[in-house]
Amino acid sequence: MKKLGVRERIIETASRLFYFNGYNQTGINQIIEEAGVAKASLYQHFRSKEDIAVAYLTGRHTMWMGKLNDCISRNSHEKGKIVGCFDYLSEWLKEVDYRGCGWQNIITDLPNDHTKIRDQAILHKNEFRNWIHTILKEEERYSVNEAVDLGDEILILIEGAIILSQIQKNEWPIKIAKRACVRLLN
Amino acid sequence: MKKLGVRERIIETASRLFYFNGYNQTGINQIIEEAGVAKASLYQHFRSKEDIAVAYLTGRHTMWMGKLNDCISRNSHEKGKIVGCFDYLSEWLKEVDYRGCGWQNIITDLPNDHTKIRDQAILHKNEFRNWIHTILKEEERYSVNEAVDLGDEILILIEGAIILSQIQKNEWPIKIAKRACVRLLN
Amino acid sequence: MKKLGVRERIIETASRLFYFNGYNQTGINQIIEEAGVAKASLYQHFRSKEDIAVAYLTGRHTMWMGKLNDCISRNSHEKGKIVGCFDYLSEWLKEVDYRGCGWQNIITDLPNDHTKIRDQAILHKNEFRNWIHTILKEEERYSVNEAVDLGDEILILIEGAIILSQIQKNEWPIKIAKRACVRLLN
Amino acid sequence: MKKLGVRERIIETASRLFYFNGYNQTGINQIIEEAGVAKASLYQHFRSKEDIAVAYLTGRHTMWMGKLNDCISRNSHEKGKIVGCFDYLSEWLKEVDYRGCGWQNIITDLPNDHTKIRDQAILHKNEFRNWIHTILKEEERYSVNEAVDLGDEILILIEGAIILSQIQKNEWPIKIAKRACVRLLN
DNA sequence: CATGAATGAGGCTTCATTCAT
DNA sequence: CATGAATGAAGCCTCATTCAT
Repeated sequence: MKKLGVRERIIETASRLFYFNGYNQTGINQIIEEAGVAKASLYQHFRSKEDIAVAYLTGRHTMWMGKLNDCISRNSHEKGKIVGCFDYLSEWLKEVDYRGCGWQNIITDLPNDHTKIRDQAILHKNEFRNWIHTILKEEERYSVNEAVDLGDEILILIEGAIILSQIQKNEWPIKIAKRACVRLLN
Repeated sequence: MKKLGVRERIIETASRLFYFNGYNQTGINQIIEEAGVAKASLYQHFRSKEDIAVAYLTGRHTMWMGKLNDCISRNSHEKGKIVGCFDYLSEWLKEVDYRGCGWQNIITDLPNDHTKIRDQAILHKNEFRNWIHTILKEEERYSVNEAVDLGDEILILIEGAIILSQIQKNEWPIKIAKRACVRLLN
Repeated sequence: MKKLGVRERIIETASRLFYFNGYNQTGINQIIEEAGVAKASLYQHFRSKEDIAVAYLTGRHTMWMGKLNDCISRNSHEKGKIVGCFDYLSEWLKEVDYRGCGWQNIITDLPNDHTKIRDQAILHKNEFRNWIHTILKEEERYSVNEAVDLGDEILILIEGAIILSQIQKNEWPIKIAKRACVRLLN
Repeated sequence: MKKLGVRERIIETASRLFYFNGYNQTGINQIIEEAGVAKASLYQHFRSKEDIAVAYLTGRHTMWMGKLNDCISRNSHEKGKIVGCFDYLSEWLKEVDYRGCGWQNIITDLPNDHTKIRDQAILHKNEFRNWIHTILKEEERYSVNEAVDLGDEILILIEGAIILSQIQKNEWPIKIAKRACVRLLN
């Protein structure tokens, strides 16, 4: 029951290394060694390193959105559930070795031809954006247009809080962003 | 008139390549070839690739802050000069091949031991933050505390607008951030 | 029949170059070129240049001790078989381009962190020392203590004869050492 | 009174580095940095790195022979002054970071065309050999022929003791060589 | 489905030396 | 007599990928 399949072990290992050590900092050899698979087995399952990154990012999307949903369900705020996003960021930051947003990190220093990864980042951000819009639309107090406008502003606050807390290695940008969010929701 | 020194050619070439192609994507060989210098000449002036990046980032800091100052001097806004930051981002984005924030890009996928580069990123963001605070303090309408609080919120909007417009390859996050900024300034 | 494996070709080539040209004088590029293998193939089989040297030294140990045993089996001397060691040195010296003791040569100008090579040299000398002791113990005329005492003295004569004949490029130190050995055996 | 000339600083620094770190392990840049001289100044005084090594070896010869003479003057032994050589080796070994014989060390891993250094090693060993012969000839108990024969045997014991104590990082080979020497002197 | 050997291209860095000032 | 910039060659090592088995 314990033994994962080859593909799963590769994705799990690569995901950990890509996120915590960086995409360029992680070599194929390290992945196969830590995953305990043969090199050609890896290329049996994935055409290239980029394809592994795509699997990493799609898995991370599911995980990240799930945890986010969990978190905003647990927390409530008079200005609306969306404010809970920032509580999630704070929780996440307290994880050992916070390294910011996996999508931001991977696209900022990438070979030009790695278009699949770029597409994944755009996709993730679009889905996250839509998710925010949906949360706000569910609130009774906003019209559809207001939900979109507010949501986009909040998205930017979240992105900025993530990257800045990563650089500064400090929670303050998240707290500030939460405060700004609350003010914008007035 | 034309011939720059070796050091200048190295920095100029490396800066272009680091920003537009990425730090990890740029090799020493490419730098020396495009700069037209010998490999050992490069290492006469710089101890390591990381040191070249530090020179790139300090130069970029001066350039970026200078352009930003220019821009907010030219633009005026009823809510205060600081709003002009977003006009600068828009101008900047229209440059050929906009690649976002040089400091965000370089630290998100970096070997762990490149601490000098990390320090440069932190330094830049701190100086930029202080610059924002100073601009706001110069306005008569805000107390010192208000200037700091507002400034931090605006900083986060700027960071978020930069990374998101880079990912989406679109100006909309900048426009949204500007609107949010104006609302926060009320 | 002819085609050796990559690993064998590397060891064979490196052994020749390390012994006849020197460890520091032999580059990885020269090894791969003369062995006809790709650079990455070399590093598939050996983690580092030092590891190649370890393979060279262990192979040389087997070869050297084997030839030595052969030689003392063929030669006899009234003072004991051990005297044949010096006949072996003389034979060896007449080989084209005698370069002395591979272990002496490699450890005398070595980066400080190449501890594996140092260990190989110590190991070889200890095994050679024990071999000498054993030869002497097999003679009926010496007690165990006498065998050890005599053996250590002979070991020093051998080491001195090797290094001095290498420097002087002349056989005389070997002949002198043989004479001294015979006198000590009285 | 304190400030040495450039040439002296270079020789002093290079001698320390060549002996304790090794010839191949010591770069020109390290020498000029630790000696505090400009690179072109070094090449003003020495045509090449090899020439610096020649100066190192000639200086070391004077120093080494001087210390040896001192030592055997202080020590006396019933079998003759020459036995004091081994006491000198023991003293020398107890110096911090004993690294064996400078001439042995430098010739064992040297580019083939460094003939000047090779010549220095041969010269040193010949002068040392003659010195030993002279010491023995001064004793009344040996004929000239006996002095040469004995001296050559002792030379070999000394060389062997030096290299073996260096490899083993232990004094025992010196003590054994001394004992063998005494026995040969009977 | 799994394996590990083999690879070409390129990674960053250092070498001893010469040159113009 | 001193300086530091400049250099071509070479140093050791790692990359993502493919191949034959």
